[in-house]
Amino acid sequence: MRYRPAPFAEPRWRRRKDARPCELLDAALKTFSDKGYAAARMEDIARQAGVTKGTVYLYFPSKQAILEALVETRLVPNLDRVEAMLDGHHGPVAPLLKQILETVAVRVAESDIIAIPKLVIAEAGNFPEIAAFYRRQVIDRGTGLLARLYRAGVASGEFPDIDPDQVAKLIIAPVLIAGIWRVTFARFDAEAFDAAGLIRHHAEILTRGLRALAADAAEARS
Amino acid sequence: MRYRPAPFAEPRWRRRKDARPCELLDAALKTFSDKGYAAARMEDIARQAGVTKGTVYLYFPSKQAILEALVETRLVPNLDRVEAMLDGHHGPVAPLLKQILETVAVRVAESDIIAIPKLVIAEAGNFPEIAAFYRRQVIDRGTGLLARLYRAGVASGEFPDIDPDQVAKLIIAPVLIAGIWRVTFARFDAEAFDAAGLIRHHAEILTRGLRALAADAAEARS
Amino acid sequence: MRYRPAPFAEPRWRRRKDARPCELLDAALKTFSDKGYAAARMEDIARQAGVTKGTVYLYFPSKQAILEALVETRLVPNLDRVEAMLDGHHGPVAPLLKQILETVAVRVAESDIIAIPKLVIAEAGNFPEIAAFYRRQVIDRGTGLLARLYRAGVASGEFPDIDPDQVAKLIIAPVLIAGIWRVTFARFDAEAFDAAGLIRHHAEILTRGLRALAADAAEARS
Amino acid sequence: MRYRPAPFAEPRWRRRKDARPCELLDAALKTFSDKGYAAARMEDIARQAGVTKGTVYLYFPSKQAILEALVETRLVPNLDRVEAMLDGHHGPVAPLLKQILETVAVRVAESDIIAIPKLVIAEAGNFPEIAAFYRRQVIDRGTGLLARLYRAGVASGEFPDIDPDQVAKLIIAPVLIAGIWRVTFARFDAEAFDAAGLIRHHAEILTRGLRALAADAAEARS
DNA sequence: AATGAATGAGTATTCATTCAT
DNA sequence: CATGAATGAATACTCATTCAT
Repeated sequence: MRYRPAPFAEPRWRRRKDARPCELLDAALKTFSDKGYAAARMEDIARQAGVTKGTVYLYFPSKQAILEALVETRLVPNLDRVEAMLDGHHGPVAPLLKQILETVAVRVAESDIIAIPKLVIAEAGNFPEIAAFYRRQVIDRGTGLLARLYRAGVASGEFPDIDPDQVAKLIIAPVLIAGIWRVTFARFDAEAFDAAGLIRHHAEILTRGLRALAADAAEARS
Repeated sequence: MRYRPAPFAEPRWRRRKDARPCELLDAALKTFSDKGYAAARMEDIARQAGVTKGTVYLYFPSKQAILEALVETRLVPNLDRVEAMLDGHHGPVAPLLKQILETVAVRVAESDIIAIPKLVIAEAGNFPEIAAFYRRQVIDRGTGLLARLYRAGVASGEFPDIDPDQVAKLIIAPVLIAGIWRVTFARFDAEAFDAAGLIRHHAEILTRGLRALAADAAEARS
Repeated sequence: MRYRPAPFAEPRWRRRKDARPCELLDAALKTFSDKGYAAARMEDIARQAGVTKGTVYLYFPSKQAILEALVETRLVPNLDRVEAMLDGHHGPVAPLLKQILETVAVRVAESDIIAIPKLVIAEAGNFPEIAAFYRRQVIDRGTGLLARLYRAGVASGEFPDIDPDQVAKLIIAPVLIAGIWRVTFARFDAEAFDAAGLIRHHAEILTRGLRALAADAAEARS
Repeated sequence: MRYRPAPFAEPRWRRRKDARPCELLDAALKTFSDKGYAAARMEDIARQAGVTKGTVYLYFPSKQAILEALVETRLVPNLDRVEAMLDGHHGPVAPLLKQILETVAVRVAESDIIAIPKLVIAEAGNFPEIAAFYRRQVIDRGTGLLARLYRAGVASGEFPDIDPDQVAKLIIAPVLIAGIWRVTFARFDAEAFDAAGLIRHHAEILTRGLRALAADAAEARS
């Protein structure tokens, strides 16, 4: 006899079965992003999604599963898009590299997905499986794509012959830092943080540096 | 896990016997580094230091105070050193920049201090005061030093005229990523991760790119 | 897990379609028998019956009501049968006692109803009303019947003059233990547990002991 | 700053390290006995012992571990005692059997240990390991001892040749039922329940029955 | 100074029950 | 009738912090 909701005019809930998982993931991303993984209570996530605690468990068996689902549904698709860009490309690769960075910059500057790598990094010690999954599905694949791009540039003489996996990390580092900055420290900034501008400068300096090094090397050989 | 702390009024840690606090901080760094802030139990830290839980509280009033002390004692001195390098420098700045990165690279590759920014980043949402403190004492000061260096390069015509604060972030980004990588994902690497090499490549590409852009600009002006 | 129930005011279950309640009770008995009362989820019961959770509530207002209905529908009828046997009996009572034990033995050895007393015993602390109901409807009535039987034996000189209520408990004890054994520990037995055999031995020893004691007493008196 | 107990005159606690586990087990037995395993909250047990929840976990890692410890510390020693009685015995076994039952009767009538088998029986489905442990350490050993006793009686001609394991169960059944009755249904009794008397009658009828059957068999053979 | 027993607030998870469809 | 999405009370267990010794 403990459930006596006041007689509402509106239904207490509506069937949302199909939309729910996605809404919950949005809510979880927002909550994790605000508080970090450990400090995010399931109830916070639920409230953010406009449901109650129990409902979350109808869709995800555990908190960890939510984080896993976030990685899978929010990051992997972005890599699919980058892969498609690579597949369809011909000609000099530096412009493509800039374009990719530009595209990524927009996401990093505006969406919450940057919170996901931040979470995974922070919790890698506690959830080795998630770290391993992220490493495989996101990092290895992402650096693989960038390395492939870079190799094409080396082959065409645009870029110098540096270990592509290391270059891939150098390509992505400022992107991550920009994103982390935005969600972590930008609140203390006097003026709005320009993530996109930062990444554009990065792309400029990087491609120019690579071209210059390639030219140096060509000259040295001749 | 939400322990809202009193604001920074009292000293962040007490010095009793001289060696103890430092040993405890080493232990804490190791423990935080392994498990993250939230998952590191005071008892873990104590055991790592070879004492019992209660003893930790003789030296630090709270878990948060330990993190604060870590920032103060482990990061700030490094900045002092960089500042000294800057103060004593004359002539072209690119070599100094490389030297600084080289120096930092060694620490990042070998010591555990990289865990500190990682912790601060991860916990910024939960401990705004620590984030603010870190922002002020480490980031602002660090980027300030790098910006000062960069401005010298711009003044001498070595570097192009880009916002020095943004360049400072680009200088440091790969360093952070290298460090984070080492303590987070390197365990999954087939071969040993070469943080120092990565940072050396970074220094190379960055300084070459900056020089080239400066030359481009000079040419455009003429 | 504490659902303090309204007292027995309303009917303990409703009859809609005729077959459903019985199927649900079968399913509930099976589920309670496997997991115990507390650990049996309504969903388990529903699934066992091939319906969904909500359906169970169409027939029974609560989990407790299911247990009550089990007691009423599965145990009480057996007592009706025993009563009928007593009503129709003439002559020496020892054979009737054996026959009753034999009849009961078959049920205990084969059906799941033994789970019901087991449940009631286990949950008596939490559901005093069920315990009281069971006590009244099953135990008092059952021991009453056996005591009546025993008194007839005492009157005819077959049995010694012992408190019939105590003898009733002694008659039934091995039956309960056999049943509990079967559903609780028999799974660990190397060879199949012979509940019927145990009860047959019990009947043998008990009736022989009673007869001998009666003879002893008669001899003492003479 | 969350722990500000009012300045007590008395110490908030006293070191009880050695006594605690035993006190906690007493409290747990009482609590389990009142409410059953599932319904007993750790906090109930703690309060019963005069400590708080957390303290219980200093001594037992889980609720299940408490139940295991109860079996080990409260039942096994009783079996040791019975074994000692057997070891030191010579002559006819029927008196020893009566003596053992008498001894056990006292415990069953007065102590709470009967709650332990009741718990194990109720929770066997949920904690197969505990059931298996109990089966091995208590049941198998207990019936083993009784079977050994019975075999001696068969050898000496006191008892008829019935499967000793079955007889062991028949010996013990009324003891268990008496105990279960006392803690489960006796509260509804009009007059005080006489567990010891019940077991004494049981011993009487049982030994008389066995002797009579042995005599019958001897006669049949001759 | 150091210990470690005790505390108790905090949280993930479960599941009986409700009710819109 | 039947479904199953949603609810929210309840509880085992964790761990930062305190403090008698």
